[in-house]
Amino acid sequence: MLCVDTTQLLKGVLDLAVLAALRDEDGYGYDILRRLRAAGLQDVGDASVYGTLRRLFTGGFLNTYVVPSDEGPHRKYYALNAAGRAELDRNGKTWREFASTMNDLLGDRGIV
Amino acid sequence: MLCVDTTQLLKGVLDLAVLAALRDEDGYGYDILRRLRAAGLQDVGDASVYGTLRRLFTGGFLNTYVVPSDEGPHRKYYALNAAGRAELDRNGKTWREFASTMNDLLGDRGIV
DNA sequence: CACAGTACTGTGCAATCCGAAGTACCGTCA
DNA sequence: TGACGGTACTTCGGATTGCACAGTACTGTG
Repeated sequence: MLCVDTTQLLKGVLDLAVLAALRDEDGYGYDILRRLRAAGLQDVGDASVYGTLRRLFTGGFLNTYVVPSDEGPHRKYYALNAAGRAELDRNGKTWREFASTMNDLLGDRGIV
Repeated sequence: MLCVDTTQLLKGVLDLAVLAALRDEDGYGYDILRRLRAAGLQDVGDASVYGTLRRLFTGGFLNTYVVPSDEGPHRKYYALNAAGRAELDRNGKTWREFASTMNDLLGDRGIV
C-alpha cells in the first residue's frame, strides 16, 4: 500500500526508539520489545528489534552482557554507553527538527 | 550509517509530504521539489519526488494534466482528488499519533 | 515426554529513497 | 548556426531497513 503505515514510519526511527527505550534502564531484546509495544508502537516485529540491537551494538553505541535467567534461556542485556547517549541526543534533535518541519508542512493545526 | 539521517526519516513520510505540498495548489514535479526544499526538507532528491508522484498517481490519489510552458519543456501538473484529500487527512492523523508516541518515548522534554 | 512460554539467531523478501545518467525543450550569446 | 545553461521529466541500479518465517535452546508443568 501507499498510505503512511506505521511500518514505513518506523524506518529510520526504530534506532532512535530503541536507544530511547534504553535511556533509563538496561534491557534485553524481548523486554525492549515489550517496552516499545507498551509505549504505543504496537506493530514492531521482534526480528526488527533484535536486528536493531545488533546493528546498534556493532555500531558501537551499546555494551552488552549476558545474564542467566531462572525462567528461561539466558538474557542478553544491552546498555547505552557514552557514544550511545550522544547518538540518542543527536538523533533526538534531528527527529524533533524533522517532526517540526513536517508539522509545518501539514498546516500545524493545533493539537494532535 | 546508523544515525537518524533525514534520508531514513523520509521513508514513509514522503508520500504525506507530497500530498501536503499539493493541498493548497496544484503543482508539477520540479515545483513540488522546490516547495519541499523551501519547507525545510533540504535533502529530498528529485528522483524521489518524481517517483512518489507517480506512485500516488497510480494509487489513484492524484489527477494529472500537462501544460505547455513558455520557458522550457511541458509541465505535468498534479492535483489532489477526493481520494487524495482523504489520504492526506488519514495519513496526517497517523503521522501525528506516531510523532506523539515518539515524543513520549523521547521523554518529551519541552522545547524543540 | 510433549508442550507452551521465554529468548535469541539467520535467511530472504519487499518497500522506498537516492545518485547518476539520459532525454528533451527553451532562450541567449557569439 | 551552434554551444551552453536552465527547466522538466524518466529510467536504472544500489543501499537501507523492517518484517515474516523458520530454527535453536532453555525452563517448568501436566
